[in-house]
Amino acid sequence: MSDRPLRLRFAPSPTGFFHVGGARTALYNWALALRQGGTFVLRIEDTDEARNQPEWTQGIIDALAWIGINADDPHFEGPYFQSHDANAHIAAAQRLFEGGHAYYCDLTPDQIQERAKASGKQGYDGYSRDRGLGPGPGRVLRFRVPTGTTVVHDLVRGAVEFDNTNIEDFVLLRSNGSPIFVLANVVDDITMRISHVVRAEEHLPNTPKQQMLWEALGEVPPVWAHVPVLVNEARKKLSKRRDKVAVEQYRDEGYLADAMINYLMTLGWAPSGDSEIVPFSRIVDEFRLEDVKHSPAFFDIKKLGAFNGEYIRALSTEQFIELCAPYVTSDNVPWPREQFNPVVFSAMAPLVQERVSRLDEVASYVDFLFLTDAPIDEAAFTKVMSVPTSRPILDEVVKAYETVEWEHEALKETLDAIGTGHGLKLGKTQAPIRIAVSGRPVGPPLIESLELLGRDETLRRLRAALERA
RNA sequence: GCCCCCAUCGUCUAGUGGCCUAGGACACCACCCUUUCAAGGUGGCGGCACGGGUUCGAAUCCCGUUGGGGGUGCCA
Repeated sequence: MSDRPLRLRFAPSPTGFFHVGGARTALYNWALALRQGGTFVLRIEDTDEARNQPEWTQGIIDALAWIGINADDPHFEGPYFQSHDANAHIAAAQRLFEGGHAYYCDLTPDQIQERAKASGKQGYDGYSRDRGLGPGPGRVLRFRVPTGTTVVHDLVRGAVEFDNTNIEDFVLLRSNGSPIFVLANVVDDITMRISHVVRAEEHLPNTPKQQMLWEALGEVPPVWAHVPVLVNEARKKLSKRRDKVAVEQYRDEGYLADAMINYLMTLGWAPSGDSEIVPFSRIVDEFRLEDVKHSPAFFDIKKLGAFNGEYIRALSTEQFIELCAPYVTSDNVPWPREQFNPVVFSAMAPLVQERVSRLDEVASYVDFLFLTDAPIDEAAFTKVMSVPTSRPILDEVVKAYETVEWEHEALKETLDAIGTGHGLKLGKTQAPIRIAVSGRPVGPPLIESLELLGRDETLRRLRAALERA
């Protein structure tokens, strides 16, 4: 095993968004680098598509920064890109050929398939192993897989043994001379003196190939760690098509980075003690790859939401208000921008804070305060108004609120007294008022809302409801 | 087809041969609190896939079965 200084490489491929599974793997790497004083090396895979869309790469960097992995941290190195200039990769292939670890083959894919069909065995059969071919047009360079077994020592799974007879002589250089990904990857890892490769479980079957390449190149392979994948409710690997997997989307919906980080870390691993909600510093202290579970974990958005709600409630009111800014002052907010009143919002904020589990829910709790004609939930309105006491209560409240002192206790007592007159508790009495004023059957506490709305506006809405009913 | 990995409440997990009558968290249910909804409090429901071993003793070790997942390109 490797005794190099700790250098963990993280190599996502840019696909236009940053996958939550990748985020968790990055966090694993990051926690280790932080505790052991190592380096997190970000090396982004370089594909044609990504090359034409530099914003994809930037998206990865931004998403990493959001979950606390900042490019200017001393433990961070990169971003690098898989060397574009393939010279080093080709040179390594050349060495492999000269050392007898690789050979050229002139079979076309069709010919290979025919031979496979004839023999009944899948894949390439090593036809050109001993034909002594040199490089030439139409020829690929293949790795000469040695006989025996390859044992991958995996920090998560222990020793995994592969019988080399099941690994075909794979291609290193295409017939056009360009290097294949595995080769490029290994050469880059060697060049960067990578000590640990922590990645998703799906890469485990390809690991023996990489390990053989390291060894054939005269190098000591890195420490491997294959962590379980994240799955959806159907127990399938999270995919962009079916599942909500973009870290960016969670960020935009108002999940807090700390909540996301914490939740992600509980997938496949758990901090000590009875609470799963722990600061990242604790995670850094406790996280070990050896403790990571072996089986896939379901990414449960409901549980993420519960974590997020806890993190939101743990915020100070000031922090909460600040974090809400993008959700109450942006262009796609449901009220006219000029009608937003930061003072009113601040007053309501603590009440909203303990009710939401995502920041993007905030607007729906306060919109009626900034909307002149708040939309009314028809079904709820009809239902509430069908209660015989609703109309009389509305009538009496309008009358009483015309003159009452506009202050919390007075508003509450007045309302309560009217309700009592109808044999109702405050909880029932407030229903018609609430729907009249906010358009909804549920929402933030009513009296507080009325205070903020003011006498004129409250009365106006109450009268409008009376007319409507 | 071949290869590899995996298997504790619905879900995420604790558990590394006796501390397990299997612990916690999310979800769910009930009750309490209550100005709706939340939040908070209390309690409840619910699990070691199956079959063989090994052992005085197995969720924990071994074998098998079943079930799931992943990998298998001149893709990255």
